[in-house]
Amino acid sequence: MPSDMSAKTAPPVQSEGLSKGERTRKALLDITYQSVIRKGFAATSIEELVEAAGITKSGFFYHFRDKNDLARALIERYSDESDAFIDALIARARDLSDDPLQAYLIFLKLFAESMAEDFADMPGCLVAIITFQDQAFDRVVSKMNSEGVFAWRERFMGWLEEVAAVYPPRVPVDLGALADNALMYAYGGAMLSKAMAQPSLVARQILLYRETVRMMFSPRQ
Amino acid sequence: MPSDMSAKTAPPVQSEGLSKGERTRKALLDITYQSVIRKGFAATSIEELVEAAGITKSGFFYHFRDKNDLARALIERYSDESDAFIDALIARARDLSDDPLQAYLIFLKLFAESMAEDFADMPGCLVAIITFQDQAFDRVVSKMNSEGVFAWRERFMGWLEEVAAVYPPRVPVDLGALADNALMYAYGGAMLSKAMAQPSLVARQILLYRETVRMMFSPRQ
DNA sequence: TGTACATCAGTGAACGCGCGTTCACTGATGTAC
DNA sequence: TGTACATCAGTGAACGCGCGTTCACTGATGTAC
Repeated sequence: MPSDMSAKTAPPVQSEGLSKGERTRKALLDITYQSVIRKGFAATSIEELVEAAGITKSGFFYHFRDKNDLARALIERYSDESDAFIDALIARARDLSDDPLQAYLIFLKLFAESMAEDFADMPGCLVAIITFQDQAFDRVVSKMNSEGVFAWRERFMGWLEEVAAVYPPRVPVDLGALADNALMYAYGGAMLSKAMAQPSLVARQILLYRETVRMMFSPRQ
Repeated sequence: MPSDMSAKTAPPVQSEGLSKGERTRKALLDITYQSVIRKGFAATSIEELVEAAGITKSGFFYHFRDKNDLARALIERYSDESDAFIDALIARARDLSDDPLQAYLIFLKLFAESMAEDFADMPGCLVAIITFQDQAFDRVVSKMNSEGVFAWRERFMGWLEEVAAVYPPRVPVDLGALADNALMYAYGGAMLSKAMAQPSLVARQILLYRETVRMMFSPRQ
């Protein structure tokens, strides 16, 4: 078994090869993210961002048209990154097994393993925030957010239908609820692990979901 | 089967019998709650609250010492109400069965049924918010919030230990994770049903949790 | 290789607005004698 | 029953501060000839 099998959390975007402006912009987004998941968007002031980034307020407006433009850029980068991260885990799992159920279980295991560290690195963390503050953002931002949720819901739903076709469940299974459930573990897990200050919590929760899926589809023994 | 068996959502606090000042204070808290779960605490201004309540800004400061005092009062009232609500469901479930597993399953069914309406009425909704904005509140408020989470975790844990004593699980079961899981369904469910604008989603999710618990403890058939 | 110009990545000062908070005051209601 | 006083539930005007935003300007770097 190759040692590169274990997946790591979303890699921090490297700043090598970036121009000065790109580095500053990236730093602003990083700082914004950390502040937003702790205080919320409205409570995050441009003033504190630029102070942390070591530039002046006017410098900020060279990079972003206004505060909502910052939110838009934040969500875009964040959702691109976490999509890529999950995509990689899925590809790896599919690669390790042709069987859709086995691949799904492998994916969940990889996902659980990659969640061991900081709640801030968890995909779904920002989505959770924005969901509860959507009135503080403009329409575009809110829409980007919910569309991301639905897109992932569809992907998991498709996968579960594949599983159900190969392993007809013993008892009637609510596939839609099971797909939503995957999202809930991602979003709810990030929240609970922050609330209880226990990063390891998410991993155990995802393994519980994995057990549920296994029990629902595994042939009677 | 008596018709009063079906539990309803947390009843709106009645304003009958309240003095003028108490009614105003209650109205302020109601309006604040609606705004906080939509925009967040920092984005909720005293100005908009008093406009909706039909008083002036100075009137607000007659009722609350400052904005953090409002937050404290909000959480206190909210957590008292939702504790009472869940307590009632638990009492009813225990009343309907002496068996801890059956009572737990009945409780989950009652809980699922009572969640059909508005995400704003879901217990856990405010907790989710505050968790992700704790830096926007003072220490007292943040602490009240996380203590509530841990208290509920203990209660569910105790109940599940009772269940496990009567029904030794077939396979090793992570009781701690199963207790955390109950919280995740409450908090995560509220979030997901808001994100996807589908209030009915929570009920289906809770029933899925119910199925998981049943499968884990039910004797082999 | 040097000069002219363009673009990049900002600076510094100023703006107006809204926010949370304070303070002196007030009409309505309740209570004591 | 009438008067004196206290408490309740606010009003109205003012405050200072911080916030998001604008605008004219600037030094450093890149590019053309």
